[in-house]
Amino acid sequence: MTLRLYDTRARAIRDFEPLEPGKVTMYVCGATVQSPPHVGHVRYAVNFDLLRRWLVHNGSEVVYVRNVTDIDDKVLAKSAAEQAPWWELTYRNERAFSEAYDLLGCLPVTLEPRATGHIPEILALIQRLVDAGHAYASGGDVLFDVRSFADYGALSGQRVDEVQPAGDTENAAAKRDPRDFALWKGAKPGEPSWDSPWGPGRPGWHIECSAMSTKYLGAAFDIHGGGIDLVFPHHENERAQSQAAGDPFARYWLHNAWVTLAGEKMSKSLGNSLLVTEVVRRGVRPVELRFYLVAPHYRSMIEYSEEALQEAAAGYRRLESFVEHAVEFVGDSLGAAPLGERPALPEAFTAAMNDDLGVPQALAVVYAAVREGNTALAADDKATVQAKLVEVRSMLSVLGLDPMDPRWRRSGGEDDALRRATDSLVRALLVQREEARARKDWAAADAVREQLRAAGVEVTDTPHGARWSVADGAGAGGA
RNA sequence: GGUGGAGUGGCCGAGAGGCGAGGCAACGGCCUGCAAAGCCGUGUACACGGGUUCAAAUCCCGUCUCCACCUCCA
Repeated sequence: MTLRLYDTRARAIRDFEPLEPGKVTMYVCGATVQSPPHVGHVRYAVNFDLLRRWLVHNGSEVVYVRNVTDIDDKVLAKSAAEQAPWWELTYRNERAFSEAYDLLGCLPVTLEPRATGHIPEILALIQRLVDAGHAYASGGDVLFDVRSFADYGALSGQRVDEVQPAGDTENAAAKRDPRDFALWKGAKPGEPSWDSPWGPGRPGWHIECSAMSTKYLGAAFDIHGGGIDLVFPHHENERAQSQAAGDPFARYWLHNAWVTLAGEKMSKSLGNSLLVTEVVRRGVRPVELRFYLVAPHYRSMIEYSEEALQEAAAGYRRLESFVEHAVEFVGDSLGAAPLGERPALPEAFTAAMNDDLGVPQALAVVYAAVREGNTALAADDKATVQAKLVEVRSMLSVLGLDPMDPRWRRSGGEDDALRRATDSLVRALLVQREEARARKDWAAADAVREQLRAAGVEVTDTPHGARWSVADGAGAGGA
């Protein structure tokens, strides 16, 4: 069974066949680093991380390039407002994005090229377009001639005549067609600029992606991704530039839906409450946030709410607690086997994932396995627990959600000495409680439990004796 | 005006002609000293009005509502 993906260009789900079998080249439009990331900003990173993991799981080598747009009008405006150099602003925010990606378990990409590091490539591409008659210099800018490219609008389904005029340059009068857009923007006084055959200036928004994607992935590459909002104009224009210059360009176009807030898109002006760092500070664990963003289908809009986030977190904890209990019972059998060397996944899970990354159905398979595992756990059926544990962890691992991943582990790991000391103290109290229970002195037994609870330690009885854990919430905040 | 979506049980969220995805919450039961967890059970949901069909949440027609994009956007 092969992977099928929804291709925006085709407006249909297509069988995915990379140009070169066993190798997938993927370019995703990353952030314009003008502010730190909010929950909406990171959805695309989580979604494409998922795609990448799935491709790798299926044995492909993945070359994943994600750009950083570090120069544009907004960057310059913010830089002026903050009275900070544009390069300080962009690098600061770039770091914030990187930290957020990492926090949410997005594996490092192959390369993150920056627009300002690729001026020569950009100028070369513009030159090709000018030479080919698809671009013209006018009033300090270089503009793409929309009318010269017959297929313009094919990606987004727009007809040129219906498209509203581009507003990305002040010298509209110099345009052959109001829809022509800037490849190169002539410098205005005080703006950072680079020399070019058409005078000093800076790249237009779209040209960097055309230049950088083909530089690293080749004139033709497999997947081009980004948020749904980028379909028009950004990706339409990228495609026009590259194909007009003679590059076959992207073969599959993938777009993820937005995270909205009360029906409104989460704009950058909404303030700080939904910054990734803020949500985590409020006590949502990063893995729970990842689960929240991964669980709905990537092309479905997520309407953000605290309640929905808490529900998702509760759902994740159910998976996690099975895994923890099972590991206590049968041991950590999966070990640290890398992706790809994991046992075969249940067929229904694979089928769901292959169907345009059907995570919701895939999770239903996970929950079914957890239920069977819990039943086996209650029956002391070691073999079944073992089997289900491996299944569940394998599936969650592909989704980047394995509770035993050191990145996500609730207990153990980070401070073993401290944990051993705590464990020793808690166990001493639990022995007292056991003694009280043995003589049916429930008041004394409950007093011990209450004492531990007051210290943030939750005690639960199991057929194999009491177990303890640090209560949810304790130790999650801070930062 | 153009383009693309959406409306599913208390909530979240899949599905896309027949067989009640799944999760969260709730209620009942089992288990348990109690609690927690777990397991079992309980919901006859598909915006509205027509139509096609043996059969419609799913297809067709109409209506209503909502959202996104149309040069700041992930």
